Amino acid sequence: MSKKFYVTTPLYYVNAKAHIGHAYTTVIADCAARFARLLGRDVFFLTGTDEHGEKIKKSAQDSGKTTIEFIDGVVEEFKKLWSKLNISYDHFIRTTDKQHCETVKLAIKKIYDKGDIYKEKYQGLYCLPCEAFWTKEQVKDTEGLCPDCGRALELIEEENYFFKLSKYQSWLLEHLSKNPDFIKPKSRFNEIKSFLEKNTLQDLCISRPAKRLTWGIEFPEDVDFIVYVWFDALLNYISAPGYSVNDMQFNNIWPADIHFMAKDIIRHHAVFWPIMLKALELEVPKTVFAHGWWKFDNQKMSKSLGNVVDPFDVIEQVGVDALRFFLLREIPVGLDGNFSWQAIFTRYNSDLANDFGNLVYRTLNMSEKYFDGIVTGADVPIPENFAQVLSSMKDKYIECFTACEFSVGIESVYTFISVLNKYIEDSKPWTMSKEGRTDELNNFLYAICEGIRICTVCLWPVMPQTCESVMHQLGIPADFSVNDIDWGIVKDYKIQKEQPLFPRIDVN
RNA sequence: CGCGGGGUAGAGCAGCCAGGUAGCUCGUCAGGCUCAUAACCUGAAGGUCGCAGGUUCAACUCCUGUCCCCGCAACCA
Repeated sequence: MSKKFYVTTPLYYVNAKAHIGHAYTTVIADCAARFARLLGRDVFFLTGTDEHGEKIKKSAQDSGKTTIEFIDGVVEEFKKLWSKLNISYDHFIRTTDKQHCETVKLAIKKIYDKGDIYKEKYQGLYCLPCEAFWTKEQVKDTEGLCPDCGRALELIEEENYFFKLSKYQSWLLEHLSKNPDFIKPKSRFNEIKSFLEKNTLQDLCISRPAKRLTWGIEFPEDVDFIVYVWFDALLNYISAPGYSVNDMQFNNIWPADIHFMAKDIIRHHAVFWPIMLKALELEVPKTVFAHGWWKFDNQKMSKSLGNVVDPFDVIEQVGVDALRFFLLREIPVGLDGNFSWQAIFTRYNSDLANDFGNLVYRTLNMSEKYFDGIVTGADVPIPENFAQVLSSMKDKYIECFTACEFSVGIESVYTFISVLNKYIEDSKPWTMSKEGRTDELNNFLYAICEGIRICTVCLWPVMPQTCESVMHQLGIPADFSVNDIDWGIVKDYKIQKEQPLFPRIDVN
């Protein structure tokens, strides 16, 4: 029986269209999902959209549409992008899905009955337009104005429901100490750990009065309140696999193996979410993985600066797989990266067009030119300089991809690609051809084809479309398994060369 | 003295945890090759590893101090 693998992206808030950051998280998750499939694991890959909250209602009004019309439009755009990027999700959840709403109500009721949710009056500084409470600490530097929009705050008093985070603080700390891989990368683990050690958790306000917030899930048995969006959204991770609806499926899938998200929402996933699960008496996810942010030309991307990168633009320029490759190769997951057109063109030309694309093209070209595309390898032994490189590459690749260190993992594949290019140079196949050393030439080409095939299998989670095309051009089935990362798996190649995979882009 | 991350060739990074010829990618320069997408291969130039002390036979690597940059600082999804 194959081991299951449950991977998620956050649910994207649909008050605006997708930008490069959304694409990044999703591509990371897709790469992890595809790698897990490569290992033969039974994958459930979840993504979706977070659709509640007054902000969305307002965005809809601004655009002159009804709320649901507006949301449907944005969701359509997200799905279009994922389809374009070859995102292989198994399920797309929307927080407006009926089943999800039912699950949220049920979960709240369960926690309430247990005594971990209570109702209380409190007062605080509130910004009406932003619909947010601010602490005195937060407005210290803004002279009492809203840190977000700069407008005046009001001191208001109201009643709300609270979730007892504080009750589980010591449990969570203990969980961290027993599970060093619970939060990754390590720097985030330390950040959350010291946060938990040095602060007392305040109970989380999980409702909004219905008179103020209408677009959301009603509180069970109290229609005067709406569930706060975060509490609603996080529960998607259990509602999608069927919590309380399809126990058999749910028990097969839960707990999540890995939740991916950007670093700004690590606290919700590494503190609130596990405590919610604990209160529900469910297992917590195995790993919560926070990645960094992309800057543009070393500046923060923001709408006000007008420098937000649209993934569709990038795809237009360099293609889907080059974007996926760039996002995964350019920076180690976890650190911030810098997006610039120069950086992506450089990556494209040197890594994709020159090193990999050209390697494939020159090899296929020789195969057709010298043997009409028929290359056989019944008893061809592995060249001695390949054996060592292949085995260390394979180990490193699997180790890195398992740990979601895609950047270093891709680098290790490139050490092999580089060896292949060098091998062509050293073997001088054009001389073999001139001197009529046919068998030698065939064996040489077979070796290069095997090398390309192996690299292609490794790169499939990163660039699925391109790698499928390479397999097709090699005349072999586009099946991908970790077992294929070995010498001599394919015996015969029937080459059908197509256009270069990545035509060079002239930047000037 | 709130917490954390970082300052290494023109650019971007690795190395530091387990001290001992400073490495990678891009760029630059020179050469080679021609199957190939002006691609590929070889070689060279270029760094007193933020600064100042200390430990040591020996420090980018450990310790102390100091300067600078960047996150986080609780409900912003």
